[in-house]
Amino acid sequence: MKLSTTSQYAIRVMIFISQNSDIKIFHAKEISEKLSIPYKYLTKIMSKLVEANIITSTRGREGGYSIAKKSVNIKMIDLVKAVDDSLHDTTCVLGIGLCNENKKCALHDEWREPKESMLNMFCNTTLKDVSEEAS
Amino acid sequence: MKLSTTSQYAIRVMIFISQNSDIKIFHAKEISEKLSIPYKYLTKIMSKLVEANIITSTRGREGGYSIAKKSVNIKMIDLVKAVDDSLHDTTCVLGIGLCNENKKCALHDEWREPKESMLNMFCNTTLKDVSEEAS
DNA sequence: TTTTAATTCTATATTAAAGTAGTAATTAAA
DNA sequence: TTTAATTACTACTTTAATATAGAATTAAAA
Repeated sequence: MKLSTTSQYAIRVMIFISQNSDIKIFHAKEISEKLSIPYKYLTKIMSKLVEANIITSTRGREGGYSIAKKSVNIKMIDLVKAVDDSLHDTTCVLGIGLCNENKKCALHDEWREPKESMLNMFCNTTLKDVSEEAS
Repeated sequence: MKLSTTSQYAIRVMIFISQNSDIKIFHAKEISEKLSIPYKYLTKIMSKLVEANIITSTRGREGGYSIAKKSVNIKMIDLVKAVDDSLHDTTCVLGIGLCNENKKCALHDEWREPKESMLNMFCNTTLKDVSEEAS
């Protein structure tokens, strides 16, 4: 019961970028080393974030990645959706295709609250929220 | 963000058995067909439920599986723990090894409520609860 | 006692996610 | 204009979960 590694990486990368707003451009190598994410795996994820207009990239020498919009306008759910949408199949906890209010799986009612709590968290939490917290 | 297929199967099997209390012994073939779970995969899961004392098995002709205790005494969490404990790594949503109250990951506080809601559901819901519900 | 129907054990195959490798394209500095 | 530093693209490899196969074991019925 966890986010995909890909989603976890995407979130960690964006928090890192957001927390270092003094840096204007980030290189894949740098992010990879700082966050211990395999370089080639990271660049694949970055491309997805670029495609989703969360990150802008500059190619060539002196190029790199930078954040495309204010962190207050980036929700956690956006990050997950951009890379693999691993939250999408949280719909039915028993993985039953046809499970909805009319035709409920056995755990449907019990699962409602945890599911909503989880989805609400991802929908209502912004990158700014989590980047500002102390540790 | 979902339970493993193995856990989903285990839960569905136990609900099926619990909801058909008129049947005293279940055969792998029968369960497999009724729930569309691959036969050989199912028998592996059944063995784990047997090992966890949730199911008792009788070998040989006229053998089969039956429930080992009252459904009110079987919690959802027991089923998941018996087969692969895929709930265990719900601990840190960002998959960071060292994440706890003292050394929090960036999403730690936001994740607390969804996580607890989910764990509470699995810990407080019994097989009886979910087997009695209509659909 | 043999046969049959069941679970159990061990090994193998398939699939999807995670991770790696190499080359192409781009761009600024030298 | 060449070189160096960067991202982008395409293909491959590895790993873990899922799924399958076959033989061994068990025990009741015939």
